[in-house]
Amino acid sequence: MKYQAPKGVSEYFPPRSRSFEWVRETLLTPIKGSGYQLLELPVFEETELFTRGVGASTDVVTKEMYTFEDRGGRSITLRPEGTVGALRAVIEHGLDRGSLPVKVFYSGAFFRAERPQAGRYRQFYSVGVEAIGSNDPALDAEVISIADAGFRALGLKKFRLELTSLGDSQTRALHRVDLLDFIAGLDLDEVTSARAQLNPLRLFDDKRQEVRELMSKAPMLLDYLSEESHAHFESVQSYLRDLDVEFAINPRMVRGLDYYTGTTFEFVHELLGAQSGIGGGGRYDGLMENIGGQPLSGIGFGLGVDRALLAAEAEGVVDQAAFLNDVFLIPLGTKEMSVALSLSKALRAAHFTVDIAFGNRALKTAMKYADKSGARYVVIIGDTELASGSVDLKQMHTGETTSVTLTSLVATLSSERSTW
RNA sequence: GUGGGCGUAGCUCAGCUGGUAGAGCACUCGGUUGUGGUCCGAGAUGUCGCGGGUUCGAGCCCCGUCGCUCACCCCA
Repeated sequence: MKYQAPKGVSEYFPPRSRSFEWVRETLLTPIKGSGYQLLELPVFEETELFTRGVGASTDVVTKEMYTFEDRGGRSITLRPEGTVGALRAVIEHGLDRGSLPVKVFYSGAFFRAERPQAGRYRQFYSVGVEAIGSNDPALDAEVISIADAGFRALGLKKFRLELTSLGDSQTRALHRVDLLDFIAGLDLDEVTSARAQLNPLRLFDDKRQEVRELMSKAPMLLDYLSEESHAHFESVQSYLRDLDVEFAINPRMVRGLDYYTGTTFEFVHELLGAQSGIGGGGRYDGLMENIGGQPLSGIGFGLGVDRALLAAEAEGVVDQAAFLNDVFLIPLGTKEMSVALSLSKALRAAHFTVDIAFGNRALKTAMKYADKSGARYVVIIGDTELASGSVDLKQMHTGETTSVTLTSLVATLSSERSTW
């Protein structure tokens, strides 16, 4: 084989592409039902937007971006996440000059040059929302509940929602002083302490048991929350209870993007292995201003479509029944094919999913094909039927065959449909 | 980026201590003229990831390379 897909990309092809499509649409449904409107954006932006927005010290920016120079000598980067580009578009087109909050959603491919792994791809798919221009804690709760509703609509059960607050800038500044102080007193290896210098919060996320024990006595950010931040966070939790969204406070949660402030959350699936985060997000207070917009607060999330699919498969909840074909047409000759084609057009106009047996194959083979396509009904069009202006309609699961006139076929199937 | 495992027909894999490839599923055709899901028969399919090396001889050994995979790291 000469050509292969680039390393580490996720590709979806039949039959699994149907499942992928189902996952993406299902995650999108509660979003569309909550007043969010589509943002269809470029997959590349000028590099500086990401280094400023995501944060120059993050792993995403320092070692995971696909950056290249275009023909005009501009530095371009394939989007590694969705929020920054979304905000750029909101600012550029003045969407935040109208009524607030601005509520937008996106769906598409994102790129990170990481070593591939289960659930981690160089090109991956996310759907997400951004709600900009309101710091109402009820909005936090609504955003979180939309993500939760998406996962539940898939039928997922083995996941948990982890929640914390990163507070405001004073909160983090005060905490950082004490945390660095604490870390200075620890006996850490070189790599780890270097990581701590860059972002001391990272150490809370270390998977090694010995580091976890060392960090168990570290000062927690939640204990430093300002009065305002604390009240906001309490309020978010209270609203989540009103919405019946279960959550667990995880004060050690760390996110890899610098812009998060205040409410921060992550959905973690239990069956996924190392890459277990199926979605996450949070508030970003300074981000709009940082990339040249008004000083508006905002909150959003990104949900991993690839990982949600993996999770749905792991839980065995992928909806196969939704993939059935309604009608399969089998013409037994070229004249019959003409009839089949016009019949297919009429049936599709009546919103039936219709497939046709092409290639003039044996009836037996065509029947097998129809069976595998999951067709509910097969319509056999042969010369004997056409002579009488009718076709054979076979209901696959009962095996029952009836003769139906060509003119009444659409009506017959339409009335049958109510019994499906 | 670091480390481990793996790479044989479309898929899942078998190939014993090196002697030039197999199974199941899937696919195609058929089991008397136009009917599926079962059964039976027949058939097609591979530069054994790629490139070097060792050897009389390599799918099996060595090196490199590409890819997959798992973990670290990071995150969707």
